Amino acid sequence: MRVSREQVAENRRRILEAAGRLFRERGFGAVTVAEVMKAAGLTHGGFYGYFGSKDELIAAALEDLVVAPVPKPVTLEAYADRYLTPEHMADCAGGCPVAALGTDAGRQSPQARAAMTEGLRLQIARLGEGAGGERNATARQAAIGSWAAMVGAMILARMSDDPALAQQVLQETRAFIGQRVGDEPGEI
Amino acid sequence: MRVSREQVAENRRRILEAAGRLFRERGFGAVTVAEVMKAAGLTHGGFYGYFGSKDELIAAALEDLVVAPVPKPVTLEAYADRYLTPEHMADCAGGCPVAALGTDAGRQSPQARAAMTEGLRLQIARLGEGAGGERNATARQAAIGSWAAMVGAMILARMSDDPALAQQVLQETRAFIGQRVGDEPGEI
DNA sequence: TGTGATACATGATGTCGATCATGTTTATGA
DNA sequence: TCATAAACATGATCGACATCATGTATCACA
Repeated sequence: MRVSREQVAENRRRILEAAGRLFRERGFGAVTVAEVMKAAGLTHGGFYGYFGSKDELIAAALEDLVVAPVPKPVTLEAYADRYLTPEHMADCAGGCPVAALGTDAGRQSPQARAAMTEGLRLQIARLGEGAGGERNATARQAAIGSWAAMVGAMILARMSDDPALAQQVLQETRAFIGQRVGDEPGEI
Repeated sequence: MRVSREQVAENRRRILEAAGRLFRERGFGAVTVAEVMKAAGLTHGGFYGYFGSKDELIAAALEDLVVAPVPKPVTLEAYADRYLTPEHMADCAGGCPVAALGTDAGRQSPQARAAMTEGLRLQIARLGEGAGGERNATARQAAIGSWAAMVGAMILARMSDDPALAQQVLQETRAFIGQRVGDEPGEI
């Protein structure tokens, strides 16, 4: 039952996407290789033709998630507006990988950590551009502080079993971020 | 091999403390009941005399961690000074449970989530007092936003495999918070 | 168009870990 | 002091899951 080259490429993509969603939804440990393959439309046995181990899949899925999230440059504020929403909070499987997996990612393989670190660098650079230009140390500080606040707020909100409290965490954090950076649009 | 009442109480405490440390260090899934019991100085079989299941232990350990972290009221800035340190970053097993387990806690039992929610309320109240009094909506916003930023920064820093970047995340987030919280000591 | 290698399905294997069963010791209340 | 039951150790059990082994169909290149 061999399969064409494009099929192979598409299968690999399917596996990575299924893994990315399942990991974000349930965490690395609670997802089995068989589940990922099933979600990708395959059976468990073929898995090791694509990846050497589950750890390798984790690293590849994180790398995949981390490289292409924001297509266009946006201002920090616009980004925060989209990030700190009830929709994003509800869509764990399709949302920010750090907010979904952050505390676990640091305990994974060096390759997985490297992917997350790369993502962090990219994100700081992107948000820094959106916060008032390049050579500005203040822009970098705003990018880092705001990004930390966004990630933390989403994690706290998702942790809460009280929807009103969760909602409040998102809103107040949004306001907190906008408190002093808000004036420079910094459009690129 | 029966044991005195105080011994029983102390054993329960030992189990909870061992669980709290191990969970924070490795995550819920990577810690076995047998490991917890061994760290508490007991064998695995006795576990079910104390807790009905591993899930129950998780909830109890979180509840235990969340209730008594900050003995005295402190200002928001002083709290951030202690929180955003390399020492705290290195001491995952003894540090903030949200920064260690946040993304996983939302996927645990309702009891576990309830414990974390209680902890969040307590923390907002504590930091709100330390940010300029009670009936002040701005204080609450500062507490929530700063807490989100602290948690997020610690998670990002721990995720990073580059110590310099991690250090920078902590420092810039500290400055970011200082910028928005202002100078009011708000001592209680 | 034949033929070999490849991608996959099916079906083990082996380990690990949660939970249970049983026996032994000894604190506790009468 | 004695009887009882609690607290725990030891040793199953049982399922879940990562990983491997094998067979088969078919793409791809000659």
